[in-house]
Amino acid sequence: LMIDYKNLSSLFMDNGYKLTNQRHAVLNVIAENKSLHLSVEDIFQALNNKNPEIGLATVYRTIQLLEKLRLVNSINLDDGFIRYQFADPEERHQHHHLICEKCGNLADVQEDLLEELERQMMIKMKFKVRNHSLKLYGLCEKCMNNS
Amino acid sequence: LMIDYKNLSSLFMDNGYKLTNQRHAVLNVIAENKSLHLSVEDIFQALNNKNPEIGLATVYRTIQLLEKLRLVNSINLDDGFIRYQFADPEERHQHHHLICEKCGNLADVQEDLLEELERQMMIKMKFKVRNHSLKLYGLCEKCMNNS
DNA sequence: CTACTTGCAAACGTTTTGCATTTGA
DNA sequence: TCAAATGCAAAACGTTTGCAAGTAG
Repeated sequence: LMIDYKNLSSLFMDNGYKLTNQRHAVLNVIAENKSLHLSVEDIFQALNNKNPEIGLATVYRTIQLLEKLRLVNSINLDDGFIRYQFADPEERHQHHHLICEKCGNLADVQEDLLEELERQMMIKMKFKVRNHSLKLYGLCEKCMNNS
Repeated sequence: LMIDYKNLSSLFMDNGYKLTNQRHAVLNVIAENKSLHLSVEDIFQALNNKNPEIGLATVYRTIQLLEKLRLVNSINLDDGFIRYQFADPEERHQHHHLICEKCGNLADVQEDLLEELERQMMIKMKFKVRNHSLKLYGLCEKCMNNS
């Protein structure tokens, strides 16, 4: 986990929330799977091993809280689930996603390539960008070669 | 409507579908509100004036078909509804969206500003982009001045 | 004619909520 | 101590589907 217990506890307390075992366990699952994009059901299943007492509603409520505290980001692939990923507090922007239309593979693009575009939005549209969501649909390397 | 009845009918027939009154009516609502982003419920309500006999399920099925025929684009603002907009067949790419986090206003950006980024994806990630979804969250001009 | 389409209502699956009980600080 | 958090089950919500009846070509 990137954040030690003391700092984590402070983050919750300072915002008027309690750091419960359940919340800590949910965050652990997400932090231990940084490269994955987990649905709430995925997280609930992962918890069932060590913390079978945690209810699904608690996972939903916790995820909402973690997102508010900016500890997780969400991505909606329009397949019926919202997926969650650990948000490194050191990263300034939500990263981009590459979605292969053939095999369904989902890849992250860490580099922020929208800074110039966002500058243009301010000039041309008088719009101040604070966050973004970019999904690129197409063919991954493997599927490009196999077609 | 950008497409005359004959061409529209051909588009449906050539793909093995029939151009029914219901489908024509749904497309008309979307085409007559090019600048808006209509939910299925919005479309259903708009139809109730002139075509009260059209059922909600038909609207859902028609929208799916229109999207398959590339006559409409969808945008998901993660507020529980998928919204639809007429897709000008002459536009090559899905346009971008500016979403004001203060007043909720939704604006379109017609200019495609991702061509260079998509070229970089091919070079750096070996990923061939075929479509994209870009949502920019922030402050519109009005809300920037009022804060 | 007849395969495709429709309208209705019931079903679906994810997410939210009400409420009594538990718990962190 | 006690407001906040939890677990459970029920409800909510947008969307999909089964099926009998209707219709475009």
